[in-house]
Amino acid sequence: MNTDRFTLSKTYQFKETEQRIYTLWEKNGFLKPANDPNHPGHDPSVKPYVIAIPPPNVTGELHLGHAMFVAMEDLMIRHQRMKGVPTLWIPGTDHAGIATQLQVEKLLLRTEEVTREEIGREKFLEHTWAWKEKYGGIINDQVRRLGASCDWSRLRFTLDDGLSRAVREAFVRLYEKGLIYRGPRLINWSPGLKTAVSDLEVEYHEEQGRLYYFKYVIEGAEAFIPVATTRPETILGDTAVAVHPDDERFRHLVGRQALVPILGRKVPVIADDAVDMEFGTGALKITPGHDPNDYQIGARHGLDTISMLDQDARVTDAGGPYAGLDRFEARKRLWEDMRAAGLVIKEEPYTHMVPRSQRGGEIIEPMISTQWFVEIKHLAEPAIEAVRDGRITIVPDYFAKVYYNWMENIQDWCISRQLWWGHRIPIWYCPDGHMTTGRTDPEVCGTCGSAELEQDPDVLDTWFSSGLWPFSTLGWPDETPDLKYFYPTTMMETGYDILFFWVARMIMMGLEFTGEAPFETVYLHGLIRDEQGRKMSKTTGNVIDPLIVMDEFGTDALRFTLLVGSTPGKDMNLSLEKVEANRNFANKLWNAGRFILGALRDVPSAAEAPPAYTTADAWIWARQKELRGTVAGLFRNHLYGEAGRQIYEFFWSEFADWYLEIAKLQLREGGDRAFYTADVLVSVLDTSLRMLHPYTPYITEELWGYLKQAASAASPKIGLEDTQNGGWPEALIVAPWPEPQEPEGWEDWAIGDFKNIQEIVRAIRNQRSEKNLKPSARIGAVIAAGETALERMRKDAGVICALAGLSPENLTLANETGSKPDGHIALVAGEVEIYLPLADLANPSEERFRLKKELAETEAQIDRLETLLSGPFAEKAPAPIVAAEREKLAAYRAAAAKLEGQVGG
RNA sequence: GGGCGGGUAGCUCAGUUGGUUAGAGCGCUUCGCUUACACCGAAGAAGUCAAGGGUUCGAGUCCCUUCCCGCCCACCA
Repeated sequence: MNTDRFTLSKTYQFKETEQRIYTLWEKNGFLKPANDPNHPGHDPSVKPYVIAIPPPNVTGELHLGHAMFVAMEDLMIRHQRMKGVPTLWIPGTDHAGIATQLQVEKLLLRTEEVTREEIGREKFLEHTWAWKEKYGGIINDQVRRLGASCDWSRLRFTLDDGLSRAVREAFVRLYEKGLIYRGPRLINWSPGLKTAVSDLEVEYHEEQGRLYYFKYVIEGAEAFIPVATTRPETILGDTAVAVHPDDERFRHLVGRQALVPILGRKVPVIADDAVDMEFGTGALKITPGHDPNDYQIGARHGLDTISMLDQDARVTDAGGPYAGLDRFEARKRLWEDMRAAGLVIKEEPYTHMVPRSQRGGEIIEPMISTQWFVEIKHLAEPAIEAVRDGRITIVPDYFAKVYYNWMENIQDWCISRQLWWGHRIPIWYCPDGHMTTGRTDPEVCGTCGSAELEQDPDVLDTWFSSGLWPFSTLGWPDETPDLKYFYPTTMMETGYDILFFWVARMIMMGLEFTGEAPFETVYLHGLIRDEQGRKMSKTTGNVIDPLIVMDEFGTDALRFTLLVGSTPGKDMNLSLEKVEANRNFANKLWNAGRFILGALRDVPSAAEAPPAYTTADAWIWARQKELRGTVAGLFRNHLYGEAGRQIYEFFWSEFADWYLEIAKLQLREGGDRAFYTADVLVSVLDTSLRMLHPYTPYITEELWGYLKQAASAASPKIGLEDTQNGGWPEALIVAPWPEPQEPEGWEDWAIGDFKNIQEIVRAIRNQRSEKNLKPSARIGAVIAAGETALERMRKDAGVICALAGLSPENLTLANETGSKPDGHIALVAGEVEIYLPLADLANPSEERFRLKKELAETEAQIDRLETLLSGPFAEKAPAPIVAAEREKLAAYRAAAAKLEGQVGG
């Protein structure tokens, strides 16, 4: 766009920049790990930093959750890369069994008007692979657009051959250890999806339902037991009526037979502690085939189990006259019939928790079904231990409690799904029902030798393969160079909403199969909500599309907003106003850079005298050093948001607002002054860009590229740091990170002196504003102070004049304090008195009042500090803290003395 | 029922191991097109840090109680 390396466009053009910059990174191989174990010269002793990406689903929709983890992980990776650590960020996608299959089914129905059953498994899978090719590619491009510096040469997909082999190996090992079993159990059945789902895939929603009260008539007696239920249709599957053993009302009926309404089937009246005498009628109908609680009671009492619903949630033959009816229809009809038969007592509105499928949304039916399970306790115990003993750290730490809480109460994991899209269960059955497994497909039955084998039609839960992700992506079960060098990974960064689904399972499986914790740190970010804190959802219509945000404000603005607006583990409310504010920051960055580049054009190519820095130079340099230390500390504690805020503040309100303004003066002076000013400008901008790069990679890389060109052209000596480090690096993405620097002793006074200047400037500006003086009006001033303060000020008089709008020729520096010239107003800034010729614009009594008020405030501070310092504080608090307070007191006293003089005189 | 998090300026939030006048963005008021930036600059108003108690020389920060809000887990019909 611009051929002149000193001139930039007026605003940052992110659209034009982003793709070009990404290509630059990728083409130059910056995204690949330095110290690759597959390359010659590899040094295995250097510890790498590795993140396995949370693989997005191939369903093809980028959302803010993706933007969040990409931004956060990219920040971590870029930071480490700049620190010189070999980094690997493995990208990939997840086949997402149910979600993808549903999408493809929908597509087929819409485009070809066929169901998957109609075209058959093989054909359906072809369609699904085609879908994956299309949408998996799209999502990867979007991840790129977010700036993700992943190593795309290591792109993985959960259904790849390699990863499928890992899944096979994992299954077989668990099977051989007896940790995987098959059997009929009560599971969560999704009638819409026609598959079993795990406990985690069931969501409970509070919903308005009804509580139905009815009579369980006792056989051969007038008596009945009143029973309440929320699901009357399950009466058809009842095999007992239960009461509490201590319940006087029903004790005499225990052991009798009750008659199932309408069906007339005889079921026993039993006594069980699980019954709550206070709730409902105090009696419970028992349906072991369709209720988890009843299932256990049934098991205790050896009750029959009746399956009264089939896979479509229609009533089975066990339901007699209701057979074939849908579950809700059956409920209605049965209840009507019971009412007609006089068995209904009443019904009332009742709010309860309804289990719904996380995917399909329809009501889940607990059902008896033959499925595959992982015996999870054996895996859970070591996984709990790994967090407890610190092999894995969870950030923020309170999520460790959540983790323990879940892991300690974990139930066996149902891993089979009645789907087609996924890893097929590697079990083969012979006609006699023997099961054979193996790392390769078996030819004959392992038990009877029969060659007539049929593979289990089901596939594994998607999370089974996701659980292997940190090592399956590196080549496991083979001992590949990648696995050896990059495993265990370093950081697992993801949303807290999949702590159980994914993180816990990776820990369990990692420990089980590799003997090592799959990562050192788990960093959990919060969820992104809308500006009012509501969950984003299509039905609410409050979804913010990251692609649109990036189009409007740029990737960097979005990333910075997500990174700086968030605190580990806490949800954040995103609003476009915030993104806009950060777009403005990007523009600030751009324009500061633009100014500095422009300045470099006219700078003499080398200084003649040794460095002589101004107060402002020393100050910004000292602050820059402080910032390095602060940021390092924050990064160590994973407080990336706060670190970003600090850099933002430094850049905008210190470097841009103050130093740049002063630099204009210093540049105007020309000669060595201009050279050293340019040098500071370049160095501080360089440092700032490096520190911002993990947050806003595009604009910083782009600007830094210009800076490098211009600084190199202006003089090889400009840019202090890299003069020492052997010149400018190839690109910002691989430039060394600004590490903390040792203090050299001058920093404190540099910062102190400049604060004084700021104080004086602010005091004058304040009065100018109060008196409605035009900003362009230059006025004179008398500044009076003690000799030492005055000495310092002589150096910086020019700066004060320029920033406070004083005309230098009418500035008087006096060591005679307390004597206000005629026609002037007085103000006090610390130890300094300032007189401005603004009496004409001021009301004398208001002036007096202002000074009196200031004096009163200062005296209040003096009182406060005197009390503090005369109390136990002086002895008990650490010496440096006390000393600091004493200094403050001295300063207040000095100021008060000046003010008294003014008020009196 | 169990567990977890939060309540800080009009709004949205930050506040790192307790250090002594509490910060930002947006919004608001008043000025200003000063040759990097109006996606800007300067000045300003605005908070009893939910309430009460405690520990401490010192608490927004640690402990207890209470009141609100949110989330997670759990088979109360």
